[in-house]
Amino acid sequence: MFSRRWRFGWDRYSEVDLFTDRHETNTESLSQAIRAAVSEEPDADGSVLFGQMQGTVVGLRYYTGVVNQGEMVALVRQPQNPYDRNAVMVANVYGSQVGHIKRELAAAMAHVMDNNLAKVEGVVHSRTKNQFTMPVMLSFWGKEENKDAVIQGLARHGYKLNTDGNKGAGPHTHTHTRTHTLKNAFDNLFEGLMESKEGEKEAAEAVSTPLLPHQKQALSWMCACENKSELPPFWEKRGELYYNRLTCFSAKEVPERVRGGILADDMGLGKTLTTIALILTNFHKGKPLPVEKCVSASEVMCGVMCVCVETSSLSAEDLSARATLIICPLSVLSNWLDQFEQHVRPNVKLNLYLYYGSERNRSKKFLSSQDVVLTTYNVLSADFGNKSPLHGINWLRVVLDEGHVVRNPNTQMSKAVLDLKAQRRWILSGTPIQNSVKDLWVLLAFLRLKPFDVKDWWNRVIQRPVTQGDRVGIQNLQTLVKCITLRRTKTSEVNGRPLVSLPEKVVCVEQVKLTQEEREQYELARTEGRNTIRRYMAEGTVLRNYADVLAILMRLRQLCCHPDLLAKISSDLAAAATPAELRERLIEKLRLVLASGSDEECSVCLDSVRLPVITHCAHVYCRPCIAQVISTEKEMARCPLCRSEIKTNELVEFPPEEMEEEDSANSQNWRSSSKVDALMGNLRRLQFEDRSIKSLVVSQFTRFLTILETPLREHGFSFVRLDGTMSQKKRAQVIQEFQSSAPDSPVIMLLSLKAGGVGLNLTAASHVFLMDPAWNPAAEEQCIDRCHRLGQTKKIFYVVFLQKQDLFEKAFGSKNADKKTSRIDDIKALMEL
DNA sequence: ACCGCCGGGTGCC
DNA sequence: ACCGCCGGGTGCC
Repeated sequence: MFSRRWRFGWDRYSEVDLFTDRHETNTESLSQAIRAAVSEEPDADGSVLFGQMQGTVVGLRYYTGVVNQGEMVALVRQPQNPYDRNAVMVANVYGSQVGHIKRELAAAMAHVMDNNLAKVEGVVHSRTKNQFTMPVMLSFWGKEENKDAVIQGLARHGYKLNTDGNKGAGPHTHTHTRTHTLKNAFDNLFEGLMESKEGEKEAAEAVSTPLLPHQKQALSWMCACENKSELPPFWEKRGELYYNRLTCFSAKEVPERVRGGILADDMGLGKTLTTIALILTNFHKGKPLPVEKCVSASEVMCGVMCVCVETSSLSAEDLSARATLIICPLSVLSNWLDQFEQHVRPNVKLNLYLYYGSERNRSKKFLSSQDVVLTTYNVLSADFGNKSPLHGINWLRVVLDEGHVVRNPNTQMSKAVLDLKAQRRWILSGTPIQNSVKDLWVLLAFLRLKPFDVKDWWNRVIQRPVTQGDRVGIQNLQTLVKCITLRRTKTSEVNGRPLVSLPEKVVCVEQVKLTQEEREQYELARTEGRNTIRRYMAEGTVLRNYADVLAILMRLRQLCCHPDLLAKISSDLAAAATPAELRERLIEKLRLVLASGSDEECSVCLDSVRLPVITHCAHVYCRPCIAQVISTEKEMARCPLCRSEIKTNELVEFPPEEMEEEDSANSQNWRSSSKVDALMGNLRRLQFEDRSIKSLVVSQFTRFLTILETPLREHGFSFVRLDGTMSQKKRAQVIQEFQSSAPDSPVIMLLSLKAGGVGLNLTAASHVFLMDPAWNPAAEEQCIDRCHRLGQTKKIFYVVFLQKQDLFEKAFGSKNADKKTSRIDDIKALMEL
């Protein structure tokens, strides 16, 4: 996403980092890339235009739906139609039926549509000449391999597709831009959205922290978004009608305004504070939230008085909603609590309820009477479909914190989020687009940005044009995003002044030299791995053996950290003689992938694997995710990564007793490594300079953190540890300890790279030691940002330990435009094949 | 629908 | 006329 390699001056980034090239292509993981290459989703992006033809819509007089000149229409199969099982219904953008496709043509189209050979889209170009029928331009889109079948299928019914040119494709005649132009436009999608014409707004009295100028701007913008009756993007008034210029749809009623948007400020700019200010400042009719106040302590007894209760004559439905629901990742739950505590005046009685834990109060009456209800995505999706009280409440406002965590529309989490009822909707996210323009859909759907909350319209009007490099499509996307987003970065300037002044950040790459012994061990492992991968290459089975390849590369990375990180080397799956042995090996492999503490990603939900299971083809998924895939695909279920057949009863998980192994890294036969020595050298030097300096020590391998505990203890450092296995309560406790400025407070935090997720506030630290490079540059940035953020007063030192491996440097010298094949090429290059 | 199609009325010019 | 032609009734799927 960012050209951060230049920003940090890391051209010499050279550890055994097969994933380095990700820094060039968005933050995409290897598994995602392979998934994309292996299984094209039946989505808009892979589609090509087969051709177009003129069709007829009949029966207009029976329906109320109207269509304008140039308006897009939806074509919907109606297999249950009592008059014709081939019926194809025609509807306008808002879903009102317009008519039917005439019978003979419907018969031809039904064949194509029912067999999923093509998606058919309609545009009505010429104005209706009569009140009974009208022509419609039909475009057939699908996978290349289905093109002939579609053309022939239509021909059998006497219809001919016009396959030359795109004439008459409507407002989206494709003007292809070069790929890199598209990429730039895409990268800049969220840049330059900081101009705020709204001015500044002071927070309500109940907010105790004075807002910085950019926060007042954000507050002003957010209030305006909630209160204004401005038309949503692409709508204009034409006479008596409201007209959408993208879909050419028009309506008599004012289109529903999106009351909310995306606050996409960089992390550290105070999105949480601004949101708290919004909640307290903008209740109904732009008035502050009517909160009760305690009389200040200096006055008599602490009585409770009611400040302002509105009972005006306004329509009741609008005013009935009171509560704001905030949904966040578990990792930032305590941060929200802290921030409410910190930024709301102590004498203000804000009803905040933490909807979390098994004892949570599920009463709708109780919840809707709160000012704020705070919960996590997991709780929300756990409740969803299970008489969820959260889904039965009409919220005044719903806020999705770190909103980018919902990006795959197929997940329960997304469905749960989209099903919430609210008058106002907000998304907070420092990185709204994680991988591709696809990620935006869930967010727009959540905001109810019509008509794009319907996936087909989104695909048709935005996603496909953008994916295909259509300039108009990109412009439309930019306009769309601009209308609903406010984004400032830490480097943004307003009126020539920086938005916030953060202390300087110094990045330092320390190259660690391996000892002779380490180097030999490394070379051995690499030769071995190379042979294995070479065999897969020769067999053409690299993708099928993906888990193995990943494991090989993982081992190399682990060797650079510490030899004891290596899990036992597993042997060939094919060599397994009995089912029991196969199972044993699969468990071993699963352990290898997960036990290192590195976060493996599930290719179905694109999130960290939860309840991991491994398939017989050795790919790891969340059990619920892969179970869903299998149940959807029935008999035909195939592994999303390699397309091998998979069955529910063949999924292997850790046997229960395995769950808590892991205290093997005991201090009895502890040994050091070059990297450990390098770290300890740094820490001891710091301690000598200034005993109050606090440091974060970050690794993606939790076992490495465990190894590091021994020398830290030996040298008398007081430290805490934060990793993914800890309960929320424990995390909050550890963070509080670390942030404390008490003289005996811990000076070091061992932090697992992904454990904290985002949003952690660790400003007590001024030094960050990254023990191994993250595969995801965003994760690395977040890691620095945990301390380089608002509230940091000290200069930040960021040290990355790398092993010098010249051999591998050249593998990543070239930027490969075609990322799908480049992974394989990279593996090849990496292994010198 | 200022169409097509159906079916009844009708029938040299 | 077992036709053609006329003109009224009618009309999505």
